[in-house]
Amino acid sequence: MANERVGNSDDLIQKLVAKLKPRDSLSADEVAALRNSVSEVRDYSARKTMVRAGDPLSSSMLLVDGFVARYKDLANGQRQIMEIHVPGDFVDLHGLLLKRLEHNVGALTSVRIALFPHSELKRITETEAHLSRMLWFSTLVDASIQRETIVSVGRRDALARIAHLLCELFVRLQVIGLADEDGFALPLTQSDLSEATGLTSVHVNRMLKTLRDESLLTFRNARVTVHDFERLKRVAEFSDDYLYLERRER
Amino acid sequence: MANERVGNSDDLIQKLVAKLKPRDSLSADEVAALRNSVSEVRDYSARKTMVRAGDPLSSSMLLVDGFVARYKDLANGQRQIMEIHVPGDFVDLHGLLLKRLEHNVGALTSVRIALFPHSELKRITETEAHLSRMLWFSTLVDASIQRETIVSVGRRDALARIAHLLCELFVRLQVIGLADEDGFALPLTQSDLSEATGLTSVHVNRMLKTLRDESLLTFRNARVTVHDFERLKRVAEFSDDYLYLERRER
DNA sequence: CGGACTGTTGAGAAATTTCAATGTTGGTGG
DNA sequence: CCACCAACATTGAAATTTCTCAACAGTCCG
Repeated sequence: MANERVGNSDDLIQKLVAKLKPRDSLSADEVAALRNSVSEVRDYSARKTMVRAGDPLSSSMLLVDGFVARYKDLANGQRQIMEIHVPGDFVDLHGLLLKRLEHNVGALTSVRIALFPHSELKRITETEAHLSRMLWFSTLVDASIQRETIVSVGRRDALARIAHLLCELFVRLQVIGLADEDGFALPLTQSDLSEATGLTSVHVNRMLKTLRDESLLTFRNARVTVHDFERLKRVAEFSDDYLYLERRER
Repeated sequence: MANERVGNSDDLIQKLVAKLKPRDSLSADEVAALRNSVSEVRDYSARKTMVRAGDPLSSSMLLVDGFVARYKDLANGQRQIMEIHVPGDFVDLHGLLLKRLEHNVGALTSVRIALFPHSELKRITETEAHLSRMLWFSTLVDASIQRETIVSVGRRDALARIAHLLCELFVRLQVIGLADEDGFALPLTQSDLSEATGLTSVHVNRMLKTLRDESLLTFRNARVTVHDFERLKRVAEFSDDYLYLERRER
């Protein structure tokens, strides 16, 4: 599964288009402009650092397959994951304007990405006002997801925090067709969840047991099975408003 | 101090320009384009809600004077502040593309804002590629600040969280000339700080006492006096990298 | 002067972490 | 195919941090 040529770029941006289309109209030309901007496809193995904080950046990565995290490491060795990315997400589009990132980006699983050179993206910002706004929009949805994480980590108790994160992933994976009725594949460890929720892995383990005992959801064998989504949403105080999934016209 | 005509718009965007100029070149035309986009100046009194979550938005607000918070309220009455804004910040520029916000925006103090109609801003995104990128950039800095808050709230203990928030405000206020050598005016309550740090106001009070006892800083009479910034930064593990203050060329 | 909000302090309760031990699983080399 | 290893998951008990509840002091404003 080595790197391959940019043959079926069609597939590469399919999940991105699946996310953008329902929210705003996207012309065939715009889809083509995106597709033509991919310079390279790259694979990373699980646990690989993809972008290190501070590195100068000259391209941005669209996640095609796998799970990616943005995270920071603290002096005492603790790690905080700020956002978990799913296929169809740009993982470091922020770097287009920031020129560097203040955080790391790492593969949680083995991962495939499509590379968009900043030169191409910059050309889009100069010539394609609408498409450019859609890219901006996608960074704003990231920001919104991150704000919801502040609420979780700041105010929700451990059980609700985990429930909320899994509700969010459920919905985000549904949008790109990677979830089914009753759950989704989630090849992460409990330690990953603890880093995303600001808890210890021991406590995540206990809370997962509670969720199981309460017949809310089961996380086992890299799969989340949701037993009662309505009740789970209530426990998490989850509403998908902050994902901005509804249509907004150009 | 009622609403006034858009006379000296010069002053209105001065803090914004003070923040943008050191980071990227900004032409006189661009400054003028911004200045001419202001449709109205508006004052809010302390504790007023300025934008309610979900409201359709048709303009964005530049904070001219005072402190503003973005926050969400939870079912149990708790509140989480996601970002505290200082003069020169757009407080809801995200709404330009999102069309609504998923959180509330409220005045922490009495506040003056300049209103930018979305029609004007949209014209900028269509005709002024560079200026448009600078607006995008400013939303990305918001996102970066919010990510740092995730780290604080997720991984730092109470003392470091408060220290970090106050370090950040110190630096952000310095940039716009609202801080002096040894501190800055901060007309917020301990309860505001607790809402921004995910703590209770009782615990914030105790931690402020510790910071005082350790000769790190004093927060009294609506003023933060920093006694030992270097040591404070160490306690907070603060680095201003995430504020993207350095120059990045167009 | 009286409220109302804000700040301060103490004591006990609750949530979460830490430390430590043990179980489970999947992959790898012999 | 099996034994073994490393990573991951699970559980208990004690320690720690933070919260809750409650009382009281200070300050500002009308």
